[in-house]
Amino acid sequence: MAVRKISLLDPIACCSPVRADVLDEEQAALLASSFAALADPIRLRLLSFIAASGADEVCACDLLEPSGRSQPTVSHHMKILVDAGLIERDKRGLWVWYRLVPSRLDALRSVLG
Amino acid sequence: MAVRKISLLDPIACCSPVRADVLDEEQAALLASSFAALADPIRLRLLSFIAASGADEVCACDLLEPSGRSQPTVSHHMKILVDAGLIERDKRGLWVWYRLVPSRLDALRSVLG
DNA sequence: CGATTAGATCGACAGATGTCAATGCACATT
DNA sequence: AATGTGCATTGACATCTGTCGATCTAATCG
Repeated sequence: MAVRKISLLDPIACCSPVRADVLDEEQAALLASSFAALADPIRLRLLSFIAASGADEVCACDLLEPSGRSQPTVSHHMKILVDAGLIERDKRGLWVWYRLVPSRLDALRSVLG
Repeated sequence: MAVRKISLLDPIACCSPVRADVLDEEQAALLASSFAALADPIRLRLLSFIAASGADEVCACDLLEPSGRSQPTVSHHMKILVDAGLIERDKRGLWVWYRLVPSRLDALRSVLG
């Protein structure tokens, strides 16, 4: 079994709610990069598309048409979401499957509270 | 009494939770610009500084030193936060006072849920 | 009025970001 | 092995963003 990987961007390991304490520079940088992943309409739509699909996983091939962007562009955005820890990537055969990481959205949400 | 002003950026008038439905392009653009306001470490620190101050309002003059940025830069960031509806601006005499708009943080947070 | 002060705006610049065509790579199928 | 397919990477480009010095504006004070 793989070692649990703690991302540098993990808000769980980062910050108390924004409204409670003054963030230090490191905390602020980590949080800012997380929010930056959400600061693009295409990425928000990709995220919500996966969430609303009903399925646990969504194939990368099914993200092209609804996003209205080229394949390299979608791949680029998905990488940003994966790097932010908001979604997980799983390659099986020729296809790549993505699934949400609900705990990360929860963590970000709690930072806002 | 003033008419209730619905900002174009108001998530309340915008979006159901990201995880529930696929966002249309307009909703995604509005939300993305809101998150973009949070996607900068200086702005997050300014926000949390005001929140953690204990006071209802904070003078702009007190934001310079803790932010470690120049006066034009801080002014620039505060404008972005105000435009995003996260902060309100009130000029009285020579000074400008800022206060949080808690409902906006709540609204953004609910979008993440 | 003139001088002073707090904050906004302007202008310029470097660096980041979104985009796509072209290409590369890993896997599957024949 | 050769071919085909799905996705990532590269390279190039235009645009956006953060930054600060210089300047402008509005309010205050002599």
